Amino acid sequence: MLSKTDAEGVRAHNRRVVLNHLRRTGISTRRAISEATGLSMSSASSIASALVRDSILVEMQDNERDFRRGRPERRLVLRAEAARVAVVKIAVGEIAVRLCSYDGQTLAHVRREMSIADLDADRLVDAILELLAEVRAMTGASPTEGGTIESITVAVQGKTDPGEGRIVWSPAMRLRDLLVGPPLAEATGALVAVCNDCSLMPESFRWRSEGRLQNYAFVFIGFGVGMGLRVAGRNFGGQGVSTIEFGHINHIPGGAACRCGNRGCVEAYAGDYALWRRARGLEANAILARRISDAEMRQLAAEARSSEGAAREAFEEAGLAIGYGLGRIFTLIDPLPIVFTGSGAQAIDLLEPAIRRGITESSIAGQGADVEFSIEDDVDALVFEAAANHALAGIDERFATATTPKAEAAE
Amino acid sequence: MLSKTDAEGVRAHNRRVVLNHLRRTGISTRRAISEATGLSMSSASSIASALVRDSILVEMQDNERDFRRGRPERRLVLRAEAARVAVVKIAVGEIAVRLCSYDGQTLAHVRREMSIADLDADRLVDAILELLAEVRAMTGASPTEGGTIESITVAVQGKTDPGEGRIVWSPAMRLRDLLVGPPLAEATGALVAVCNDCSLMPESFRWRSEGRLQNYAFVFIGFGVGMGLRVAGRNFGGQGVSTIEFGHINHIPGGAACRCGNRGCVEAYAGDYALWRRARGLEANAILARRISDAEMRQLAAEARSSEGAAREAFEEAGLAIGYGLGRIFTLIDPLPIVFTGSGAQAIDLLEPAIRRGITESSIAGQGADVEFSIEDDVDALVFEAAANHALAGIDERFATATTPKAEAAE
DNA sequence: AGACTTTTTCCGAGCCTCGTAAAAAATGGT
DNA sequence: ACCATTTTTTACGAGGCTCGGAAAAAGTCT
Repeated sequence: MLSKTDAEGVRAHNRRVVLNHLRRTGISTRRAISEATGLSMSSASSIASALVRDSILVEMQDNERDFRRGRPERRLVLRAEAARVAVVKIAVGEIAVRLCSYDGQTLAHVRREMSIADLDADRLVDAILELLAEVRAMTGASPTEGGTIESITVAVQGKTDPGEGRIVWSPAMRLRDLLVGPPLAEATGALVAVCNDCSLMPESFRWRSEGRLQNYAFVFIGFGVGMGLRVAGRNFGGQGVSTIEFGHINHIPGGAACRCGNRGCVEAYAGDYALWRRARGLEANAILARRISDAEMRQLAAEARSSEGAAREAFEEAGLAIGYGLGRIFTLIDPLPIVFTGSGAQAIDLLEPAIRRGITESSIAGQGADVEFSIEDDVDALVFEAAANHALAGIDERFATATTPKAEAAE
Repeated sequence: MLSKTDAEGVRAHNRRVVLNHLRRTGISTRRAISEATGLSMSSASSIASALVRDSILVEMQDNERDFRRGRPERRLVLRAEAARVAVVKIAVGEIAVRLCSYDGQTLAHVRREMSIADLDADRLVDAILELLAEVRAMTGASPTEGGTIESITVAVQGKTDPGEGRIVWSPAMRLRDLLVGPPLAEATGALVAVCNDCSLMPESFRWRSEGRLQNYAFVFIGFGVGMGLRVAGRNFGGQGVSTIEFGHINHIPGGAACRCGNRGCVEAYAGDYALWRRARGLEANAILARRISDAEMRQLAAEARSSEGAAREAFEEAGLAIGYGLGRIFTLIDPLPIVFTGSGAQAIDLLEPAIRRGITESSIAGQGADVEFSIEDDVDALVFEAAANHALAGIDERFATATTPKAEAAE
């Protein structure tokens, strides 16, 4: 059911537009805002000034400006101190926390290797709170006051329920259905989102692309196989749709055993443990308990590159599984460019031919077999940036809608 | 990139909201509009009166009203004559056209069996124009003037490009890439949409559900296997994403031959020709040229119900293919209730156990195996209603945005 | 016929955007 | 030093939209 709007809604929307523009450009001026957004000079100026008055933007003290003729422009930027957001990244055997200012700068970062496998929801929340306190202290804020965090995005391996703020299942924890969102929100007063790490990835491009790249997918190949999808300019998954589990799309009915308990998932061919299993001649229904190290994976790739044999076949089967998975998706959604990341992306040279062959064999008329592939090396950086963007977008939305009434503004 | 809005945008949006409400309720009043939309009495009344003035709504002459106390309400309805929309349905060996009034009533309907397999784009457009003229004549409009059609939605079996107005591929036509949208738009002056029939199906619920059913899927089982998906209250496919081809999602790599040229598609197990092929013991890579009649399918189902054997196995394999297809989708999108339609839906009793088993085996933790199934018997009625709703929504949008400036309205 | 009830219209206030005019703040030239 | 020029920003009035409350309209009930 559609709902009505009014003048207040117009203001809120146009504030959103202005904030969005500033996220993209970093530094702007009232005139530039007007030109970029299509708002009239008066409106752009009025909104910008209101945002400055609300301490969301600041006018830079221009020490170094270009000495052009005419009244110099007042350059505007997002005010770093306007809000603080945090990213919490939960993976097997570690929790990492990053604190960012409103303008997106990293203020502090802590990574702690710890055994979190047996934690229940309360303990996990306690551990996160401890790291949050630590990271806050690093910025000089006293433990009790100053520098409150207004938005937290938790990026976690595994399946989450973003609506409820719940970790449904994660390889990092033994227990299931851990409700972490609400308690975290209560303890900190922040608005909290609990998301799968891979499905966040497209957020890393949120303000980067110039609107060109409306559709693209991230594919993570590593311990598991994950995906983040952006279709028609909006993230696929989040509210309404929970995590997309690319790694657990069935590839071959009754096929190789997967960690998830099913048989024949993409991950059961393309996950690092699956590659190892296949290359070392282990049984296809053996589940490896231990993690394969990056060094071991590099070793495997080297073997496959140097000579024919099980290792090379393993990469070929993995590529085929990924290709079929992509082909199946391209049959639902139009083909889109793909960014590969994770340890498996280092072996893209071994995978690519099979991936493209898989797409050819599984999509109508082989369309999508020629989509653009690219590589993002640093998964961690990607997830942190993506999650930070997500958290910042939440604050932007709050700032856009919280319009200061004129009466109060007058004083 | 977000774009600005202004007062005009507010008006347009609120007109949209009012029209949407009238679509849902059929008959309403100014007061009821205010209550349902949240608009103030003044605004609701102002918008309603403007819509009446613009000849989009009419006040009913109340011959039979309930004799309550107080000033009687003026009941408002969509004005049937405000616009006319047409639906063109293209299937193997036939074209059907339906003309509807702005309030959604069917004015005329023509179905013509004809050999369209060898038509090129121009001939196809000519054939459509002829039928449109015929259907218009049936309503008493002269061939040249009166009763112009303002929106046409073409529902076609096969793959379309809704953005370009192109039929990419259809089982009804031998040629590919038929550009029909633009020439049809030029000849009629209408806004034209070219859509896959199955992907339109969710539009049939557009104004029906009370917002409850945000997510659901239609699965068509017949000559081919198709799907229409509604996720988070919006149709999946349309702009940005073209047709979703559920029938051609790969089920088994290297499996049975499909009409599309690939191997192992869902349709190659669940399409009527595939069922026939399997039940009659034909080779799995044989492609049947002829169509299987509904009577033959009923016969096949009867065989499967009465005794074990190839027919029963065929339905079981078909169900499994559909179930795996659904399970694969449920791994991307949360499980959602499913409406089955098409001749295959008549045999849902034979398919259902295998479908649910397929979902169990292919989705994580078997989730979605318990989604609600329902049946829609009359596929044709479904597609016509859906396409008409689609066309009407286009008119609504035009009426919402084409605000009459106050100055002109004054006269 | 007058009281009562319910729906609809009318009118002024408050926002918001827009276009234009005025103000502000610099540089350049004489 | 001073004034013209240039460019950015603010100020102001007009117009559109929604809102709330008052007034009008159009019936029924007694």
